[in-house]
Amino acid sequence: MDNINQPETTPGSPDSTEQRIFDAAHELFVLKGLDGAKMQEIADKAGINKALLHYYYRSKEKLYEMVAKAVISRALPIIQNLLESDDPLEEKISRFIDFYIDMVSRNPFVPLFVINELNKHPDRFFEAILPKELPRPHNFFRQVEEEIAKGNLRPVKPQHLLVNVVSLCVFPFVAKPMIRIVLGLDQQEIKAFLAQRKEEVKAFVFQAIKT
Amino acid sequence: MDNINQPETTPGSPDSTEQRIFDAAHELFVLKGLDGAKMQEIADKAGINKALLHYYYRSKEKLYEMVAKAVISRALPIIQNLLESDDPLEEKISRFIDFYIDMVSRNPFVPLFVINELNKHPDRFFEAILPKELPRPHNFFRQVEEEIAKGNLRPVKPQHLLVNVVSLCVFPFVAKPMIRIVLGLDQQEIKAFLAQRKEEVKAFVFQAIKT
DNA sequence: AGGCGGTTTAACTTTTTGGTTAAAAAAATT
DNA sequence: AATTTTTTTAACCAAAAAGTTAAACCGCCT
Repeated sequence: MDNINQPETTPGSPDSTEQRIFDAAHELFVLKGLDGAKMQEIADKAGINKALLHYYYRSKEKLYEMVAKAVISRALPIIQNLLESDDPLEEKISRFIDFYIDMVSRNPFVPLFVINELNKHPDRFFEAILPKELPRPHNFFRQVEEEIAKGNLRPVKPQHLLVNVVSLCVFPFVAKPMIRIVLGLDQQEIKAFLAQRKEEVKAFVFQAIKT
Repeated sequence: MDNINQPETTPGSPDSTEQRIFDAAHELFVLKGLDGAKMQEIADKAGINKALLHYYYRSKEKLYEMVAKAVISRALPIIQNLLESDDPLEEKISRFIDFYIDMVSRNPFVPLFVINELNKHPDRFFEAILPKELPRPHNFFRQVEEEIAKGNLRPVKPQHLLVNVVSLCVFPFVAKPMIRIVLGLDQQEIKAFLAQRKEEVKAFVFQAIKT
């Protein structure tokens, strides 16, 4: 095992069995959750025997835990950086929206996974999965308040602004099938619709907060 | 059985065994999903023997299907009414936000249930659960376009406006535990925070769409 | 070549879980 | 009161799923 300079959550060399198992588990757990994904299924997808799962990862729980950790610890630092950079506020919000929508449209099941995990097993989540270092939106909040003081921004509670932006970015991708039904869109149309979200969200947010 | 004037999805008299089973199943399925909820668990919560579940509802699938139908058919007509009423647009949006946030804060797990169901078992959902009549936001869209034509509204795509409003209403409740962590709020504070959402969303949306 | 550690497999065991059955208890009907 | 019907239970069954084991395999070292 030569994973000396890799985080424990991304095990083994790039195409090792260990890694293949992890990737298969990652895909299936994110897609179906802990109960929905079956060990046999994971083994099949990884192209190996079921016993190997237990050889490399002691139990289903353990494997799940590592996957969950990897998912979380991949997303958090980027968010942290975006929020705490020293870019001017408007640019920061714009970048944040771009990044978030890019991420969510590439991995539409990840936010759902995190939300489910957090709602349904909060105990495990806090104890085993969340890292000590959490995004601190402190700098972002300060910036918002400064701009308000300068009169460049309508007085909005910075916490609500952050929640609003994230809501507008994430929810439409999570609720994609529902939107398809209600708006009566086909595969192509919903894709086009979601592709417009970056510009739409930016326009909506900037209009909402400008003085 | 005297459920002559009740929908088939709400069976039996108010405190019958049948109803108690249904209520228990409702709670657990909404909370944990099809795979997560176990028949024994449902029986325990209903205070009866496991065999009774199969006596009243043939199988887990059937029971789940009825619960899902009940959840859906409770919410859809109200949304339909809100969207298609002839209230003036601003009032309609305001009512919509009030209702949606009320509903979601009373049943925070319902939207998550619907979203999961729709993402993970779309086939079953379309065939067995969704009613024929779906909310048609047609009237709402027309109103938006009229107001834009009259110059009362910034030109926004009505579909995006609808999605934005729903996102702002639903997402914060679904993502409540995540918000708690990131904003560092305790039980009381997050409750207060979410209670502000109605006014916050209205202010945000109206500012975003006004000319 | 022969042994050694890590890797992989097939076959097995145990636990969980959905579902069944036959009979007892309770309620309704006569 | 007797009987029929509905409700409820305990015990059981079969399938699925997690987890285990012992033996085979494979690359490497000397």
